[in-house]
Amino acid sequence: MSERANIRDVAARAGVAVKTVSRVLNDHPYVSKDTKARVEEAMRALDFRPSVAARILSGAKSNQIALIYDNHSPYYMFQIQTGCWEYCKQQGIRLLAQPVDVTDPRVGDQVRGLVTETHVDGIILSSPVTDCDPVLRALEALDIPFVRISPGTNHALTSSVFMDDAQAADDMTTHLINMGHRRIGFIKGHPNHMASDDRLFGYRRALDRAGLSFEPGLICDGEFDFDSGVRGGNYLLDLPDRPTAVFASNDDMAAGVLAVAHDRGVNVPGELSVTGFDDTTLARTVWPPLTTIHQPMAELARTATEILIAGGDLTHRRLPHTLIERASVAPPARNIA
Amino acid sequence: MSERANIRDVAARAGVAVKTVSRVLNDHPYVSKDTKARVEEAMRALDFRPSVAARILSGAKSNQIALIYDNHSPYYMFQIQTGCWEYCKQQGIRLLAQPVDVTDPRVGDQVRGLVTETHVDGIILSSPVTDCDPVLRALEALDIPFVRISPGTNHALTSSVFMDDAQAADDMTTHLINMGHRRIGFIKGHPNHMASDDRLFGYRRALDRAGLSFEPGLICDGEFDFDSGVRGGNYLLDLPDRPTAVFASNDDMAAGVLAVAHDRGVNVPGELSVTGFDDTTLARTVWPPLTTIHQPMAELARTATEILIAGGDLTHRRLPHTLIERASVAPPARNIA
DNA sequence: CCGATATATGACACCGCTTGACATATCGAG
DNA sequence: CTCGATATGTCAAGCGGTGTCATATATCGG
Repeated sequence: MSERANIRDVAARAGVAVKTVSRVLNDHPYVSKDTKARVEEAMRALDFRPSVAARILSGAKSNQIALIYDNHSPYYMFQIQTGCWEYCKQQGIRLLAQPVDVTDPRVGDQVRGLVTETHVDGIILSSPVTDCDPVLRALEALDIPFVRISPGTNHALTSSVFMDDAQAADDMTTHLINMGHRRIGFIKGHPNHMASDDRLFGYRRALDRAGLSFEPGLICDGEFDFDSGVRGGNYLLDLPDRPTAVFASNDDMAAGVLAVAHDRGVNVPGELSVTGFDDTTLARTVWPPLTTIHQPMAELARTATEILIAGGDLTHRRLPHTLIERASVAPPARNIA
Repeated sequence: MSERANIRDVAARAGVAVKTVSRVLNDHPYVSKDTKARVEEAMRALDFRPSVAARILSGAKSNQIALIYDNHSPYYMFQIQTGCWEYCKQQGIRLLAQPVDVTDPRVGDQVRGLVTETHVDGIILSSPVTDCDPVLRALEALDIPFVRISPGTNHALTSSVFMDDAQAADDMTTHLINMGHRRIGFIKGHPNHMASDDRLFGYRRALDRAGLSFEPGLICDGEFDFDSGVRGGNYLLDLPDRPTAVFASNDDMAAGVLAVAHDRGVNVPGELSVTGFDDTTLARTVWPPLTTIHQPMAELARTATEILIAGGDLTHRRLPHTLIERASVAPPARNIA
């Protein structure tokens, strides 16, 4: 029955010219309320869906944007996708979520391919693609608008939304210090992510301000995943003079530390305080629930989408973080004078 | 400089007809090795990317498929997306991940819109959209091929991939019984998901076979999320004659039970065994790590994609599950004669 | 060596929509 | 009554591919 109706069918049914239907479709001025209504009625009656392909081809906007990511944290990506998604839906824009591999030398090509093949109107970059040079260059060459979520470099060059990772880490460290901790272990994030450095920086700054010396021996590498948390936890708890608190730069790694503590019968927070970062669902799911930094991921994504779709000038928006106190932190057992 | 090259540019550069380039693009027979090489060389030189829009418009396949989902478990969706992704990438197919809301009365329309606008060649449905009537009807009316991942109903009507939820739940229950448990609490899954019923069924079947009576008082409602696990855990641990083991129908809820146990100082697995289902990363992340059923999510997704792209006849594929033993299960403290 | 068949390539219309150049028509303001 | 703003239509071109049909050459059995 219902072969998909095209613009001509609609025009015929509404008794107007094809051009007029096109005008209605594109919100052109100089269309009377009356005809507009008639055309819209016809569209509805025919269940008319303008072919995106045809519109794109004839040079119009595609009403599609892409979210490019390469992040292996399910929680993080879920939040980001959802944030973008909600705003897009509300605006009638289609979202293409595209994973890439930032370590692949051909990423630039892949992105170029994505843009030229699908004709997306704009792009949202999430960390760590935000700082992937080949991608950035490709996008600039293509002259397509894009917004970065939590970029680490060249902050000013393109629109971006972000939170203050350094300040957040500073806040958390200060919180620990205020609780009485003096030896605070720190597990770094994935080296690909610029935020990792910022968090370490915040940790050091808080230490400095409090007059505590920075001990490289209390820092360990991590990759933002559970296993590196386990490694870090083991390393720190094996230390002869072990820390009374561990600040892991994300929740997954904090969970790893928790597992190590449980495994060794080290009570948290009684004998060891543990904190995370991000406030993913994981933070509430583990035991004890994690004191962590709430990173407004969905909000960041939503805001990025808004900026992209608004399409105005260079915009930078910083969203606030929050320190969430839960049960994984307590004053150290015996205060060392 | 580089305005995007089109097929004509390529043709000119290779010294052949446009049609010939098209043939090369689509792997048509009857193109000599020689011309093919020449054309490909030209494409490379010009960095040619065929416009999806144009191909769609001219009636060809779009080389795009959509994954439709409405699942709020980040980990599950991450795995599913990744599974689809990998195969698509390998096949040069673009994947559009599209969330929907199965409770929205207009889902059918949304899906219809998606298909007619993007001209996707096929669709993958993940639970619970697999059993969403409006969507199913819309897809059938559109006469577009689709594959369902873990459908609960009308199994035979469309291609599908799935695991044996009932058997898996049976296995898990039997495992607990073999460990000596006689009173096993069960937390149901989200009522929207057909798998929830299957898992309950498997639990009952194992009980029956072991000659244990089914006690409705040991069953509680759940929604596949942490909070309902907490509710279920509280309910079960408040019981005068409380169970020695709790089988939660997914890992998130099992984590909830664990939290309740920790909170009450109930040792797991010493005083209470807890098991999950799915084997998400969460299962390894909580303490103690969960004994659970490994559901091959990425594999299911990958297989579904394979079937869809192969585009052959009705296919059904069951993938095996595995019972993963970790530390959350032990024999009950004192055996009741 | 011939017509038949397989292989290889080209010409051209067309997919559904937008757009620009014009042509008209109506209408209220000056 | 004329003018500019508003409203609508006609027509042709074009976006970047693909399908159909025609054509040209190579190959092959008899």
